[in-house]
Amino acid sequence: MGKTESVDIKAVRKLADKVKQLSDNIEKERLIQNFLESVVEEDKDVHPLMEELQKHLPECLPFLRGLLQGFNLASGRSKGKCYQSYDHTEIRERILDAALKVFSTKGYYETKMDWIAREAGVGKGTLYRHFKSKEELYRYLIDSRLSELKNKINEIIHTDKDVLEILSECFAEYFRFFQHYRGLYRLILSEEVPFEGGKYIKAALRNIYPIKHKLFNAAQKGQFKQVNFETAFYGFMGFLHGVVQKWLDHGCNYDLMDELPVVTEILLHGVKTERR
Amino acid sequence: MGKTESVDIKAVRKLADKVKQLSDNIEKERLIQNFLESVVEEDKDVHPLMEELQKHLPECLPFLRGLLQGFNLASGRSKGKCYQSYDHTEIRERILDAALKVFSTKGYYETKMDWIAREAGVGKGTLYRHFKSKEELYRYLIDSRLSELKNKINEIIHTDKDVLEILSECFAEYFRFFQHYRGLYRLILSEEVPFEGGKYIKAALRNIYPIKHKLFNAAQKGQFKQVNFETAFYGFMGFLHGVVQKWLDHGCNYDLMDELPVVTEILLHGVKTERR
Amino acid sequence: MGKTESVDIKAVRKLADKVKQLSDNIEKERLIQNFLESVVEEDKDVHPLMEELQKHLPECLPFLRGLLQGFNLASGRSKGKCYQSYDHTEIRERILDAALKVFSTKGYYETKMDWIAREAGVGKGTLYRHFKSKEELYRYLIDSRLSELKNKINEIIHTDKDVLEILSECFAEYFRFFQHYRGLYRLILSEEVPFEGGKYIKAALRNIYPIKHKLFNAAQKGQFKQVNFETAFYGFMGFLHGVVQKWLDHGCNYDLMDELPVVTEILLHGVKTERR
Amino acid sequence: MGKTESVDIKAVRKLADKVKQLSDNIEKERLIQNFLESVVEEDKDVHPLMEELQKHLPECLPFLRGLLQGFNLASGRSKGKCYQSYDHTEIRERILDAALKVFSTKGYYETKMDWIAREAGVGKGTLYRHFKSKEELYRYLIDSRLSELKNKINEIIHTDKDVLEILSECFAEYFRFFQHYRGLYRLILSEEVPFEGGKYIKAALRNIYPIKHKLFNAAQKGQFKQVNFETAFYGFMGFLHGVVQKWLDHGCNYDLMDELPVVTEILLHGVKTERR
DNA sequence: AATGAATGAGTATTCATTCAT
DNA sequence: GATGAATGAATACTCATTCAT
Repeated sequence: MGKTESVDIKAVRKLADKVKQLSDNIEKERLIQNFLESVVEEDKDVHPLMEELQKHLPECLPFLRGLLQGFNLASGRSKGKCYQSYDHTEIRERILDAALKVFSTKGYYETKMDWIAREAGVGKGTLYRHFKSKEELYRYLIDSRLSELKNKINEIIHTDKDVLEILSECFAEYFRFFQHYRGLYRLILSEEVPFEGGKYIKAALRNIYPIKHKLFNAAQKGQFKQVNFETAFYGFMGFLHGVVQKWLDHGCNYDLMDELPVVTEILLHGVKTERR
Repeated sequence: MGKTESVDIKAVRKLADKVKQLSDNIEKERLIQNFLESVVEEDKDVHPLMEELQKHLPECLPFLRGLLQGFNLASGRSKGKCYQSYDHTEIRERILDAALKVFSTKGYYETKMDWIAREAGVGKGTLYRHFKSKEELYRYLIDSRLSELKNKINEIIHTDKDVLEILSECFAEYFRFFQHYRGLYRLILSEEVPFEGGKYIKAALRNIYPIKHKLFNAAQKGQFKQVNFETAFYGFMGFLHGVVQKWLDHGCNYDLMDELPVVTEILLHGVKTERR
Repeated sequence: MGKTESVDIKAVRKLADKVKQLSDNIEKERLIQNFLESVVEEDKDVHPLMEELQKHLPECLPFLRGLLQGFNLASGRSKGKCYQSYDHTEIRERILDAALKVFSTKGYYETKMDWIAREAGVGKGTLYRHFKSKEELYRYLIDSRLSELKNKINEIIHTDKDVLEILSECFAEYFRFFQHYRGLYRLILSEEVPFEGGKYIKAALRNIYPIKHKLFNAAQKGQFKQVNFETAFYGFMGFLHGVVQKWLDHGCNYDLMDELPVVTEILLHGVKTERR
Repeated sequence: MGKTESVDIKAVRKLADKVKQLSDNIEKERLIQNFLESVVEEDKDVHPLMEELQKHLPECLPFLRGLLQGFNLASGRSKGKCYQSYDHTEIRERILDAALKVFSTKGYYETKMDWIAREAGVGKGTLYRHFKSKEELYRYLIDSRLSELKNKINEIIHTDKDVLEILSECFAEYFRFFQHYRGLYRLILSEEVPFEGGKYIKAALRNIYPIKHKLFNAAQKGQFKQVNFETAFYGFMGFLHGVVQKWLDHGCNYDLMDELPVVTEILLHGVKTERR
C-alpha cells in the first residue's frame, strides 16, 4: 500500500503545479494549493475546502472532485485490504520454466499452450494473463535467458586480461550457460520460428561479442594469424555448438566443462601435431 | 453539465506531460501517452488500454483510474451527486450507471464485465455480489430504467384528461425519458440479446400501455378513424423511435422536445395538406 | 475451358504489344510477334521458333518460356479435364440462405459458424472457402440483400409519377421486401454488430432514398405541410418498421401488404377524423 | 542465372499496367496490383496472395500463375532444363524442387501443401499421388538430397589418399553441396520437425562418415593430436556449419569455396601463430 | 465485504488429406 | 491420371465466473 501511495502523492503534487498554472489569479491559486495540499498531506478536513472551491472556482471543481475520488480509491480508503502488489514474478517464472521445458522438447509449433499450462500447473487463462500470446511467451523466454549470457560475456570482455584468456573464459561461460539451460540450446539454434526468430537470435549472438574488436587488435599484433576474422568467428561459434551438440547427443551424461581444454587446444593450435 | 470540458481537457493534457515525467522507461511512457491521449481525444475505447496498463504498470494504475473517474464526472456524467454523498452512494447504482454507459456504447456482447467494474470503480467480484450474472445485470438495468418510464406513463394515463391530451403527454414523456437515458435507447431497440431480450422488451413497452383501452373508446366515439388499432399503435411507436433515431444521428445536438409538435401534427393529421 | 482460354489469349495478345515495346529492333520484334502469335493461334510448332528466339533474344527467352509453360498449363494441355469454372454461385447461395436463417434467429453473436455450416449442409471449411470470416459473411449477406431493395426503390423513384403514388409504391415495395426476407428485418434493425454495422445500415437505408428531393419539391408546391422534412422522413421509416414489427410479433400470419392502406391513410392524413 | 532479371522485372512491371486494363472493377484491380507488385519487388509471400486471387479472380489465375512460373524460371531457379524436356520432366522432381524451395524459405510448419502444389505447377491431389503425406514428402526430400552428399563423401573416403587430403576434400565437397542446395541447409540444421527429424538428420550426417576410422588411425600414428576423437568431429562439423552460416548471412554473395583454405588452416593448425 | 488472479469451457479459423469428377 | 472443392480435427485465444485472501 505504501508503494502505491507514494506514487499517487507524487503525482498529485505534480498536478498541483499544473493546476496552479491554470488558474489566473492569486486567490484561486491559494485555494487550489490548499486543497491539493490537504489531499496530499492528510486528506482530512477536505470538505470545508471543497465548499470554498465550489464558490470561487466552479469551473475547476468537477475535475478536482473526480481526482479526489480517484485518489481516495487509489489510497485504499474504504477498502480494508489492498493486495500488496501481488508478486507476479513467482508465477511468471513457473510459466517460463514450464515453457522452456516444453518448447525445448517439442519445438515451437508442436508445443500446445495447454501443455505449458499443465506443466506449469496453472490454467490456460493464466498464461495469457502474463504473456499476450504464444509468440510473446516464446520471445520473452529466449530474450530473458539470452540476456543473462550476454551480460556475463560482457563482464568477461570488459576486463583487461589477455585476449587468449578472455577467449578461454568466454568458451567456458558459453558452455556453462548451455549446461544450465540445456533446453534452450535447441530453441536458439533452430531457425524454426519465422517471426524475427532465427536471424534475430543469430544476430543477437553475434552482436553480443564486442570481443571482435579485441581479437582484431590481437591479430594486428601478430598474436593471431591473419585469417579472415569473420570466418573465424562464425567457425568458432559453430565449433562450440558442435561440442554442445555432442554433449546433448550423449544425453548430457558428462560435464560439458570437461571439453574445454580440447576445444581451446584445437581452435588455437589445430588438430595437427606441430610440424617441426 | 454546462461545458466545463474545455477546462478539463486542458488540465488532462497538461497532466499528460507530468505523468510522462514520472515514468522511467520508454515502454511505460508510450502506454501512458496512449492512454491519456485516448482520454483526451475521445474517451472511446479506453477500456482495452486500461487492461494493458493494468498488466504493465500496476503501480500507476490507481492514479490513472482516479483520473479517468475524475474526467468522467467532470464531463457531466449523469449523477448530480456531489462528493459529500460519495460514500453513501449505493454501489448498486454506481454499477448500474457504469453498466448503462458501457452497454449502450458497446452493446451487450462487446461489453466486458471488467470494463463495467472499472467504470464503476469497483472490483469485478463486487459486480457478482450485486448481480448474479452479466445477463441479470443487463436485465435488471433495462427493467429498472424502463419501469420508471412505465410508471410515468401510467400516471399520465390514469387521469381524466382528453385522449388527445393524454397522447401528447405520452409522446412528451417518451421523448423526455430517452433524452435523459439516451444510452438506453440503443439497448432497448436492438434485439441483440437472445434471452427473452428482444421480444420481452418490446412486450414490456406494449404492455405498459393500458392507453389502448382509452384509444379504443375514442375510436368508437368517432374521434379517431376506424383504423386497425394495433397497426396504429405499432406504427406510432415506430414513428417515435424514428424521431429519436434522428436525434441520436444528429449527435443529440438539439432538444428532442422540440420535435413534439411535428410528431403530433403528423400522427394526428398526416402530412398532406387538407383537401378542401 | 473456353472461358479461361479466351481470357488468357487476350492477355497474351496484350502482352505481345508490351513485349514488342521492350525489343529494340525490328528483327526481334518480328520474332517475338511470330512466337506469340503461334502461341495464341495454335500453339503448334512453337519449338522451332523457340530455338530462333534463343539465338536472337537470349535475354527475353526465360521469360517467354515461363509464359509458355504457364499458358500450356492454363490451357489445360496435358490435363484431360478442366472443371468448367465450377459454379461457385449455387453453394454460395446455399450458405447465404443458411446464414440468413441462423443469423436472423439467433443474432450475430449467438450464431456459431458450425450451425451455419450444418444448416447449409456443408463442412465448416467450405464456409471459409467462400467467405473470409464470420464478419465478411454477415456483411455480404446484408449488403447483397439490401441492394436488391435499393435497386427496386430506385426504379420506383425514377419514374415521373406523382409523389403520392411514388410514396405508396415505396411503402409497398418496402413491405414486399421484408415479407420476402423476413429474417433480414431483425438483422438490419438491430445495431448489434460493432463493425460499421449499425450506423452503416441505417445510413444505407436512408441514403437509398433520393426521394427526399421529390418530397421536398412537393412540400414547396404546397402539396405537403411545411413540416421539418428530415423529421418526417425518420418518422415514416420508423412507422413502417413498427408495422413490420407488428407483423413479426403476430408470427407473420397475415399478409403484410394488407396493412398498406392503413399506413398510407395515417401517414398522409393522420389518425384524427377530419375536422369539419 | 546470369542476371536476366532486369529484363524480366521491366517486363512484369509493364505487364502490370496491361493486366490492370483487363480487370473490370476496382477490387480486381487492387488484387492484381498487389500481386504483381509482390512478384516484382521481392517474390516473397506470394502464396497468400495467390490464394486471394484464386478466390476472387478465378478467371485470371491461370494467366497469373503462368506469369509467376515464368518469372521463377527467369530468375534462374535451379533446373537447367529447357523447354524441350518440359514434358518429360519427372513430376516427382518438379515437386521435390518446389518443396525444397518452399520448405527452405518458410520452414516445415509454415509451408502449406497448397503452395508446394502451386509452385510445382500441379494440383494438390498430385502431391498425394507421389507422396503419402507432407511428412513423407519432407523426409524424402531431405533423404534423397542428403544421400547425394553421402555418396560423394563415400567416394572420397574410399580412396587411398592421405588422411589430410581426404579431410580437405570432404570439406570441399561439403561446401560444394550446400552451395548447390543452399535451401537445404536451413532444413537440415534446424531441428524443427519432431518426427525423428532433428536427431535423425544429425545422425545421418554422422553415420555418413566412416572416415572416423581413418582419422582414428592417423591419430594413432601421431599425425594428429590425441584429442578426443568425437569431440573433434562434432566440433569440425560445427565449424563448417558456422562458415556456411556466414555465407548465408552474407546473402551467398561470394564463392563458398573461397573459405576452404581458412577452414583447413584453422582446423589443422589453429588460429594462434606458431610458437617458436 | 471487496478484490482481482486464476480458471477452463467455448469459438473462430486453419490446413492436411480425401475423393468425385 | 490429375484436379481442387470439400472436409473436420485440431488449436490459439477470450472472458464470464469463482474464490482465496
